[in-house]
Amino acid sequence: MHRAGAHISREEIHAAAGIRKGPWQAEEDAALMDYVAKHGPRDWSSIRSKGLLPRTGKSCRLRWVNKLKPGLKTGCKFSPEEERIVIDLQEIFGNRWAQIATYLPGRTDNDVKNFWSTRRKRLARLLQSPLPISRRNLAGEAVVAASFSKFEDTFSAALPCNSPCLDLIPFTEQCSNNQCSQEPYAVEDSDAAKTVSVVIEPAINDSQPTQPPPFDQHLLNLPPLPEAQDLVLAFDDLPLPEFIACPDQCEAMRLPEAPATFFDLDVAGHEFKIEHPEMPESFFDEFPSDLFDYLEQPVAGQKGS
DNA sequence: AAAATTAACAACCGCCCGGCT
DNA sequence: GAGCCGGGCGGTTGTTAATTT
Repeated sequence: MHRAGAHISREEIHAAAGIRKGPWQAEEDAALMDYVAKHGPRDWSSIRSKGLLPRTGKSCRLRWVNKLKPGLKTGCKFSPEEERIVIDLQEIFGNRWAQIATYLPGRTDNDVKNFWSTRRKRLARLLQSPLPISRRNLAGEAVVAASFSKFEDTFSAALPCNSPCLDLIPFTEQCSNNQCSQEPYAVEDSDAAKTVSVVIEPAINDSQPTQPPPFDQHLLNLPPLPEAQDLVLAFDDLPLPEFIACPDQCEAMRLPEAPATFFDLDVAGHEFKIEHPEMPESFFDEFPSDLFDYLEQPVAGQKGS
């Protein structure tokens, strides 16, 4: 038994009340369907009080609304059209998922919410990868590489590459030679604009001719896709800041300051206005959905092709 | 083939609102 | 008007399936 004043968890309360939680069984679904057929989708709490199911009214309602209600599109992904609607309406309504769901027959607020959440995570992962977008010339030399990092407060600018092989190092890693007394990846706040430092290292293996990594080849071989291609090409127009050497004479160099305005372009009639520090939200809102597929496209000649 | 990672889905929780007493 | 209760909603977490390494 519980001591006086001891904490009693919700689980214990539910268990004591005989309330079931977790995944629904087929029999429970059947009982719920039977109840709704007889009484309609209302008075959810009476389902338990009448002893029909050991579930809370909330749980019953949620199960009905999200899984059992007729006409739901269960088991099929959002179509491009549905994705577009969600993106457009999210801009209008914000995170009012129930309202957005009313524009999508067969979709619930939970569906929309899950779709948006997954999309956010996916985009965040994409933007945090050290080399989401890079370009090389036909000789395989890196000509422009652009990388977003933790866009909450940082991003890197386009990098002029005068070496056949330059690697961008993720901000989270340490200076590889461990001789740099300063934090080479430090991100500093300033009133005017965020200051971002990027470390560039020479190629690890200078004796070997550098082969373009598969990722770059896949960018070069991409089929026409206006939105994504225009976005990639936009990196060409970025200002290229001066590099400064590490004061500790290590081989790292710094890219001292990022431009205040990163994007301002029109892509296939879709206006991009991505400005730091407002970049995160606007980028999420405007990020073309098909750009995911573009950037994550399987590399030709690799596994599976 | 196994392990790790990611995406998609399901369900719960806390908060809020409106109706009822 | 205050308190209670049911229902709705958004946020979050847990689970499972699919994919990648």
